[in-house]
Amino acid sequence: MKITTKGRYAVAVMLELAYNYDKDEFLSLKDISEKEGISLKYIEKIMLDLKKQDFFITSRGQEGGYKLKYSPDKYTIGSIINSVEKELAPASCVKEDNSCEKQGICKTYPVWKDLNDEMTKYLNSKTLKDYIERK
Amino acid sequence: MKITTKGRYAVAVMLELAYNYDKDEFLSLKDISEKEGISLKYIEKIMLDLKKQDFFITSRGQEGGYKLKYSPDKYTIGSIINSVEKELAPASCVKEDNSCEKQGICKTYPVWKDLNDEMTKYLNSKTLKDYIERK
DNA sequence: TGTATTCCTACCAATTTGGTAGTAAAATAG
DNA sequence: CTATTTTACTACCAAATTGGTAGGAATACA
Repeated sequence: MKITTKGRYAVAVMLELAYNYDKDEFLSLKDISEKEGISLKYIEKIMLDLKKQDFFITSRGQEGGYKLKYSPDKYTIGSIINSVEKELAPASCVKEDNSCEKQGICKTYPVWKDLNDEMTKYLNSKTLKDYIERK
Repeated sequence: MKITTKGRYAVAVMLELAYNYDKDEFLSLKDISEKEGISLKYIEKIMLDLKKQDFFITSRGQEGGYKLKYSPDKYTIGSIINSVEKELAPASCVKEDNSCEKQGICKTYPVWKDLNDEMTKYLNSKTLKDYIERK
């Protein structure tokens, strides 16, 4: 029940990009890597997951890098963690139908359902904007 | 960010014991194993973790088994999951001091701190009683 | 005294995590 | 137009965690 380093790094990277949002320039992964002390190669891999979402504008080559496509308040913490981490749901039965043959009779289902609802609600209520302003 | 089967089984077992609380008998792991469709050996292992807490009264031999030591409202879902699963905290920096050299300057800290507070509050507010009554 | 049950230790395969390495493609500065 | 910088992509790998199984000792009771 831990956020893995992948999820943590993903949020860190997104925060860096959020800080840079109003500037008219790309931020390279190399810069982020140095600022955050995360290996460039690992960040690249994380971006691979994040890019599956409609999150960025990118440019290659010199002066290239990443930029947020939308303003920071459009990115929830939940959407970021969800992109790189397996499942937010504490148990698969909460999200997928028929993933468990004891559906309907399972006594623990309400426990996970409640927890999932609570966390989803919370994580989708917080955006990058909340955390760059608090700085 | 998933509850593992260990955590899920732990709650399932605790719920079975909670249902049995008012009866004046022990519930054997074999019975729980059959009811829940979990291997006996794996339940034994889970009980090893749970027993580190002051949760049960046990008896060996025939008619032996487990009984809750306290009434179901005394067991929070959080305390159960915490017993068998690594950490509830989404990042170690939230719980341990000095686990990260960027303490104080880390921009993502508030994200994990908030999330941890929220989940802890929630999971400690729910007890076994809440889920046996809802049945 | 036999049987049912907890208690305990050791082992193991599959999966996930947390990376690294190498290279191709594109964009731009000069 | 060329060298350099940067993203994009694929493949690989070691360590840790997960999700168990196996075997037996201790104990309590019918």
